Amino acid sequence: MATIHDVAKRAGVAPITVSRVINNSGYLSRETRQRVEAAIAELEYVPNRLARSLRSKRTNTLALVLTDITNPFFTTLARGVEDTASDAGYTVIFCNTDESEAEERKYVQVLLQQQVDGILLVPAANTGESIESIQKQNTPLVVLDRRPPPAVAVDTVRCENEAGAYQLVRLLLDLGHRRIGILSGPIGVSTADDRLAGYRRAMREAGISDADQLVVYGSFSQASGYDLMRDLLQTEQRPTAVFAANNLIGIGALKAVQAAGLRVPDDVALVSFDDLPPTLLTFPFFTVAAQPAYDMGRRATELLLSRLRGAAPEHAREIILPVELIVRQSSGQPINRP
Amino acid sequence: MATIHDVAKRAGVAPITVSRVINNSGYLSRETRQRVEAAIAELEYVPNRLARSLRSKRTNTLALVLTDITNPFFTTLARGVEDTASDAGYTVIFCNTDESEAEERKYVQVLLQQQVDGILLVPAANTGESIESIQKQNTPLVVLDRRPPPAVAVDTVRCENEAGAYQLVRLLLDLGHRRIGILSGPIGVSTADDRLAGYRRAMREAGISDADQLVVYGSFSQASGYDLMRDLLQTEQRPTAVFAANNLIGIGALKAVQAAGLRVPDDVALVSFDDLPPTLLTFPFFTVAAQPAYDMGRRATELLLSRLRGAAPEHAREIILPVELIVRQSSGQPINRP
DNA sequence: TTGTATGCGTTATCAC
DNA sequence: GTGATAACGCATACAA
Repeated sequence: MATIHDVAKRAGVAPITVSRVINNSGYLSRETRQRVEAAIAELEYVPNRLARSLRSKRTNTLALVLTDITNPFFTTLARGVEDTASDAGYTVIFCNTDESEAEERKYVQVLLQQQVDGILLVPAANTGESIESIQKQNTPLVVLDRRPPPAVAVDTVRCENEAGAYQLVRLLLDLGHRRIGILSGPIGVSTADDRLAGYRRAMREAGISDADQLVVYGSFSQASGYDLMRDLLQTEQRPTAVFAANNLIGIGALKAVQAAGLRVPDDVALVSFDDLPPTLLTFPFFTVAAQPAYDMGRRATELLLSRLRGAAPEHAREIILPVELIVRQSSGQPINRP
Repeated sequence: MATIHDVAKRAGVAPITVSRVINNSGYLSRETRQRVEAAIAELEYVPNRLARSLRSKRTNTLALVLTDITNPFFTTLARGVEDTASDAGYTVIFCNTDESEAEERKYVQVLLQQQVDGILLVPAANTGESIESIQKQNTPLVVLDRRPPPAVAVDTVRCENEAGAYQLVRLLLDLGHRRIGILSGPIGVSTADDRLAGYRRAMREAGISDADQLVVYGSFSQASGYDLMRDLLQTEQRPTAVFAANNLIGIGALKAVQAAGLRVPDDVALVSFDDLPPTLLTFPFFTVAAQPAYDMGRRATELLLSRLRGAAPEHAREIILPVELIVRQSSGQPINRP
């Protein structure tokens, strides 16, 4: 309720002097500082950040817009963003789009109105509308985890999705599997597309041309993984191995296998992209291609901060990180080819 | 970049008219409105909410401060808050304190500076410092999930923790257990204290007086549950049943049992407070006392909104919701008393 | 139905 | 070291 004026009056100084105490800027005599600090304490003064930001044109706030904060991959990524931003004195606002581009547009609009200093975006789709809005307002932006539309100039951090998928499928092939299915994510989302491409390349190189019968599409969720796997298990020649395009799909798939009275890996080998929720990780079971989620968040935030400081080059930068193949039990042992 | 002035000039009207179009307030001719809307579109005008809020003294923003957003109980509660607030036109800021009172104080300070219209608080500890700060700034407040310190007048929504714990332990007693342990939460956190009280009452009523040997304290985390259970299993006369004070402790405990080469419920019966993460829920296994998490968030937000509208009574209101006993497998069958 | 004057609480700029 | 002045972009109060 008290304003900077009230504090100034009480301390017998000008408002700007109070401002200097709060922000630790400019020169101040020790005595003045103490008088002001006493007045602040007595009045229980709380600075108004709205006024501060309106005048200074900086909110010291970043936004992270992502598609599913309940996915542990994104939770970890968010922590990487938060830690890095926090060290640099920035607050982070988190927004969850549930893979909906409409939600994404709404959030981006609000964030721009809030005058956030920068945005980290995991795009829900690839129309690039949100990216365009952000760039039109000259708000610094980094695209995270997914490819932006072609010909869009923007800083990017993502992983080798194609190569990671290739390695996983390659592993299954080397174990002797030929009928390998893929539970893919949403068509048009670059991570899903790239992982599918990696699957296809591995299959093609292995001389397997009819693989497309075992390609099914869904969303990046546990429910989708369950449904897709259940259906795949009911096909005439069910696969001996399955690649889940992310961790949640993998968990759903595992449950579908169990619900069908089958076992992983004995009846069906199972591998997935992304490491698992901590609540499941104490059973080291899933063979995965793990993305360095925390590091992705950190690197992306560093790119953004460098732009905010004006320390970034004109051109868009692109960081593509490797994934790590972690072989556990769900991929099983070498099998005898039928 | 464009301001309300630019739009006004372009549309040939006064800034206030543009303001009226944006906020749908006051009377406007259809023609004027259209001219203004055209100008807004042409200039890609984005209203500045900082300026708007500074002037109007409302941010249309609520804050939810909680202790662990990765706990599915709080995730669900947060959704209840978000949905209810969103329907009323409010945005929600989420803050995670990790059970640290220092973090809580920092967040509360920032939120007050941001001029949020109201705060929903799950207090990390019970010193009441944050509550005091918030009330001093006359910011509407609802305390969620946990009891505020005695003699603090504040709206509250929480559950029947004591009664829920009593029922769970009662269930174990009725199944024939006598050596029942409790993996409790942090001392001083009201939910932990109340659940422990429920345990003690049930044991006392059953004429078991030496139960305190089987009371161990930790934090509301999976790691803590694991450690506590591991230690408890190594005691001389290990318990035949255990009550975990929340879901994460329960999961950790289950893993400790398995790691010790034992089984639930055959070797140790296990029950816990709070329902489980969706990723685990498809195995309906845990016997729990489930809190209506979504509803708690909804009810708390309704209390807060009523205060914001000035439609609330002077006195503090208290809503205490029942918990639901869900009996699944982990509590096991009746046993023969040794 | 539309406009003028003013101020929200703070900081940038320049002056002393 | 400290202060006076103006301005950030918008909405309230009142007027026309």
